[in-house]
Amino acid sequence: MTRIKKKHHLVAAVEAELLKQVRVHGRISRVELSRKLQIVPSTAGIYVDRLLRDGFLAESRRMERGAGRPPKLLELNAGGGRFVGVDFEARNLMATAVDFSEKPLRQVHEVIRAADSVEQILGKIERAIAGVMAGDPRPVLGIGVGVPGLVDPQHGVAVHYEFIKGWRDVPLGARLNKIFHVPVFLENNIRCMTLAELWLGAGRGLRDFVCLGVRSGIAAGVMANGHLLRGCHNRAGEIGHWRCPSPGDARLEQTASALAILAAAQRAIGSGRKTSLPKSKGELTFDDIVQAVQAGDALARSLIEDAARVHGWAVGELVALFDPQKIIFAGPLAELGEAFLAPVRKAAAVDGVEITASTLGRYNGALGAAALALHQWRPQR
Amino acid sequence: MTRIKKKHHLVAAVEAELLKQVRVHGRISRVELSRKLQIVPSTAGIYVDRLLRDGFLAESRRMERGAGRPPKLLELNAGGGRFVGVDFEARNLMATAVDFSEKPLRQVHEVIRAADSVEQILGKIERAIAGVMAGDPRPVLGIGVGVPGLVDPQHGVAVHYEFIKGWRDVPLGARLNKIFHVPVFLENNIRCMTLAELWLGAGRGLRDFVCLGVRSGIAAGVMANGHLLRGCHNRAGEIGHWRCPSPGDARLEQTASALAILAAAQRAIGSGRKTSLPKSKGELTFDDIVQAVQAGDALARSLIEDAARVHGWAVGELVALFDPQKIIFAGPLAELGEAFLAPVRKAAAVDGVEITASTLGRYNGALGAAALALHQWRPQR
DNA sequence: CTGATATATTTTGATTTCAAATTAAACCCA
DNA sequence: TGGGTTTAATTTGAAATCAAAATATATCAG
Repeated sequence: MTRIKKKHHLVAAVEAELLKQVRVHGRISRVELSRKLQIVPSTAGIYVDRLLRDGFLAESRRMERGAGRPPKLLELNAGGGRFVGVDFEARNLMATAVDFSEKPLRQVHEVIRAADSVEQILGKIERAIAGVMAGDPRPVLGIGVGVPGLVDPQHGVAVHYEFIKGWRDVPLGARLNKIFHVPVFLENNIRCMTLAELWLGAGRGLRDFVCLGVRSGIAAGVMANGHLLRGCHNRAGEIGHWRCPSPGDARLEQTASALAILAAAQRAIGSGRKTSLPKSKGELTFDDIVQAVQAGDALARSLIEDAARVHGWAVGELVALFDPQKIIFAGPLAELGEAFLAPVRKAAAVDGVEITASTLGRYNGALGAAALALHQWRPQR
Repeated sequence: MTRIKKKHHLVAAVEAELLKQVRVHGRISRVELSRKLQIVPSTAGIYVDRLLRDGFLAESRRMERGAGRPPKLLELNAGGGRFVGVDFEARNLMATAVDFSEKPLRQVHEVIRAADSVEQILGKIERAIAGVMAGDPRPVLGIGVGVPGLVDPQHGVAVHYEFIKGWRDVPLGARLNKIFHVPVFLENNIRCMTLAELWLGAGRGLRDFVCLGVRSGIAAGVMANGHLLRGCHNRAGEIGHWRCPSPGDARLEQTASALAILAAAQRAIGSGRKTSLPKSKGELTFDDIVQAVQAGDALARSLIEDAARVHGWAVGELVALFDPQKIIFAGPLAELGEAFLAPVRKAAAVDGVEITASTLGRYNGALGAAALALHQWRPQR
């Protein structure tokens, strides 16, 4: 490893933090920045002047109100760079891009089939990134990828994922870097979703919350005291293997994931239960269930309530262990809103904790991955 | 809040960290210290010179080996200060003291009865501290207290504990400070036990481990990425309320705590099962059970194995969630060693995680509390 | 209009920390 | 014995940051 010169390194970190505060707070004065960064105003002034000179910040028109000398407000002038984010799991692949103020720019969706080979999936990743990049002149400064299963972010390797055959030690970081020639950051996808909530979703400003990602599988992303938990092998949050109480001690994932609900729906349809759900076998998607619930279908509602009870149990256990401020559900179940959350709250029976759904939609993970790349970026000169 | 001057504050923090490294590593050179603290050797030299001049460090005789100029090794010369630690819960109160190198100095034990009033318990705490302090001329520089239930370490208040009647908003920190005139630090007792493991027990050098405290209740202390989890209301780790799978969905604490095992033993004795356990009702203690297990008593063994199965389940869930390097059991159950750990390991069915028992004994929590006070201490001048 | 007050920013000099060069104190080997 | 090597510690000058004082630019009260 090359020796990092500490002072330069620290200066770059302070610059990045300063730009982050400008991004989060919009227009902001030097004094306000000095307070946020816990540095003295004169030092903040030195940093701002340098970032101003090098074109990363701009002075906006002053807004005058109240007593005292009006501040010279600062805003981002990041020269139109973009960051691309990808997120995929067993069934779907989503890609998006954000600009320097974390505004989403474009969205691309690809379907992954169970029969796809590793090489085909890599092709879809690359096609999605190219699709997001096309037709926008602003340079791409980084790519973030939310990877399912076990990931090694340090070495940019996707280690293992049980739902894709042959997915083992895929050098995804190196491969994408070779194609697109920008820094590539890998992270487990539930952690990308958690970061999306932290930076632009329901977790903004919170130091303790849990993001429960319910899609093909179930996993938890935990922010504890302002830090994202990874565990000693990057394996933290794998609660899909938790044993549920009561019927048969099944795994949480086998009982209450989107795939499990789909399977239960197909079994119920097969056994002839009355429902508005389409009966053509094998083509049922989770969107059908969402629509049926919203249309008031009794079977769909009862399936969701069964799953919600199980999730309520999991929420209760997580709250007891972490004492978070908030639990945020992400994934297709979250789109059901109160129809899902109300029975979860009832089963969890915890108070002092807000239980909500993500408002970021299905591009949640991709947004988090893009924002991750943005947050890793440092001003270059 | 008084304005803290940042530079002085940082200098004090570096001094404390430097002294900590000397404590952990014994004799150590300036260069080695500069590496551990990630500072440049010249800066380390400045700090060492100041601490040497003010009498907190001393130069030891040089140990010569290998090539190069031999280092001038440094050691602690902390003037014989001591730190007192107390730890109590529903039944027992333990107190101890440590010197600057964290060596335990003396131990005091008091029994708490269910009928004790809050005032009586406070009296026992004060008597235990006085007992530890007596007959040693070295000054006490701080007191740490491991408090059961909900604690507010910031304000030194013991907020609530369900197993002591009337235990609510007890201003323990202020009270002890008034009596003993030294800084007092409060912390939840499972977290004290976890810190004891981190600093002087089975968790030394680890960044991710869980300490499972099984006594009157059950709670988990979690070190994640080198940080101790507290949660947003200091309530993290309360897994005593987790619902166990299988029989009746009982709470973990009601199934597998030391008190629960005692109750189960009494029920079994009452129903006439053959055992070497004493039959006089009400006087059974957990030590009796430990001895019976070691003597090969079948009932005692089966009770422990039942509890171990439940703990194994909890370990499995914790490992899935945190991905730790180690699980450390603390409390009287841990004293059983392999008789307890083997069935736990079998039920947990996890690999890549070490499951061990604390080697610090029953003064674990008191040691952690004392070490906490030591770690909070800063050189005064 | 004028001075008092308030808040933001900049200037000035001291302190801390770094980076790099230098010196110190041992061993090794001819 | 005496230079070469190695590692530790110190010296030196520069960069980063702080603390406090000075300056800038507004509002407000009379």
